[in-house]
Amino acid sequence: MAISDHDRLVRRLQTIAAVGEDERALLGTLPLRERRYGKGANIVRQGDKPSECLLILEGLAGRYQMTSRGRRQILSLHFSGDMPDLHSLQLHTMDHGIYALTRARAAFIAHDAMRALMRLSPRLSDILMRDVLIDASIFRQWITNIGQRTARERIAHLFCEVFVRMGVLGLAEAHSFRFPITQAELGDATGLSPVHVNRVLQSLRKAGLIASRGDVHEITDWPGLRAAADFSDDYLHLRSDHDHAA
Amino acid sequence: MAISDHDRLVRRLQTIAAVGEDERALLGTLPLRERRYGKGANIVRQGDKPSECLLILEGLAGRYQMTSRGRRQILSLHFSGDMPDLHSLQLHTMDHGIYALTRARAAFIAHDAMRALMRLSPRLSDILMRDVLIDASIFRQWITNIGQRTARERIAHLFCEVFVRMGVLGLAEAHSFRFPITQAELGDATGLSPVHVNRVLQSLRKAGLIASRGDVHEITDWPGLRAAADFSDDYLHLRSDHDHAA
DNA sequence: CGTCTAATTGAAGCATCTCAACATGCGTGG
DNA sequence: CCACGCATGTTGAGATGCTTCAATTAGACG
Repeated sequence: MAISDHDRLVRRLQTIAAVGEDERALLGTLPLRERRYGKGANIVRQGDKPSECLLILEGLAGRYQMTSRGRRQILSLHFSGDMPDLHSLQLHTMDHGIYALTRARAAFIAHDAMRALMRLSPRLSDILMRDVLIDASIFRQWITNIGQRTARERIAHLFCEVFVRMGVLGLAEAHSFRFPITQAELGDATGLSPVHVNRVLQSLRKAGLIASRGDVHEITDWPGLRAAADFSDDYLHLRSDHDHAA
Repeated sequence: MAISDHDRLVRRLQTIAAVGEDERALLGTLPLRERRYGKGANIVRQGDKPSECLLILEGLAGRYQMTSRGRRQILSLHFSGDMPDLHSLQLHTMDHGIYALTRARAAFIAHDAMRALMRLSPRLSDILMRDVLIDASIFRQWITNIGQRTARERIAHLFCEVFVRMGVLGLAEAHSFRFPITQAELGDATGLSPVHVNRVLQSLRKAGLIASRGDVHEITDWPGLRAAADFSDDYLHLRSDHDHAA
């Protein structure tokens, strides 16, 4: 039984808060304007003034910023159910772009519809606020990751984050997940050169922490990878019943 | 005529949105529980579960995260009128700490009071939401700063940001500002060693971009500093009438 | 004045980058 | 189905930006 587009959003919000039947029904009424993107395509451009919010349905998307020196920083990664630009509800000009790292399907939701929803349901309003705040928490962790950790720790940390986030969405297996990202993009996300990313990945493989066959990455030693990454999932602020350990 | 504590908050919010008389009056009713902090004191600890929001009244405060390897990353800097943990309204456990970089005065506002305020005034609710989103925008810029820019660019960028943010608050002169931060802290904020910060500052001085007498930093070549930093204030999302250029 | 913190300088080491070549795999068109 | 071409991954070698360690100087404060 295929999951509906609205359910992707509900499933995602369920990972951070309890979504009741009322809210679920309300979310179900949101009008979605669907679009498809090829690998590498821009979904929202830096400088745009969107009048709609974005909902990722399928594929992998990322926020990024370009430096005037032509360097690219990937700011975050987004999966099915993520709404990466609730920002645009209050900030009118995009200070970053959003693009498809893989072929992707996305939906747009008019700002007016979102605002109406939030007026109707203070509870949903809170949940979306919580989502925005968790987003910010992830940014903070990325700052620490890039600012204070070694290349090896950074890459390991990114793998931990993606594994956990995909896991709670049901997009990962017990010990492996499909994560189609190039080494150059890993570099753009961690502030490293692609060459060095390559060497670090080899070192993580040699240490028996991960193993990769194409886009599918197997985590062969989860405690080891967590330790190598200095990873704790606190900053993801998941609902405690998703928090396996706890 | 001294500025009142409530007015500090109003002045701060005025930099990002128009605050009407009604909202101003409402904000004026917020009960503030004042506290003072010595240099280096913790204001909120990582792991805390606050039941109040924080309002910085005087001095310089910073958010930070510690790595298990004992390294510290400063995540953001905060001035008079900033509310650095609106987060705690929705995220119950602090994923980072907040401390006083200088002697500081702060106020606590009960979550209940904040929530009541937001219920009474959707407009204020929006403004606070906007504030949180701008916070996140600044985090994004810091990721790019640390991830993609050279040491020189990073330091210059930080100076530009602080100068502009203090400027719109009326805390800076035309070409200079008081910014009491140690070189070690600049390093923690930019992911650099204190020794290298020192050398970079010297290079910026030698290039005639800045000059420093103690805590007071003079910007001797603003266009030059902006260029050296690859700085644009777009990401601060200031009200356009503060946006001199526009 | 003496003490403590912060700033400065020097020198050596290393993590990571850049450049450049080569290998591999995959999609596409002939 | 093969051959080609392009994107991605891999490897080597040299360069460098930044770190670390250690010592010295300069300021601030009681």
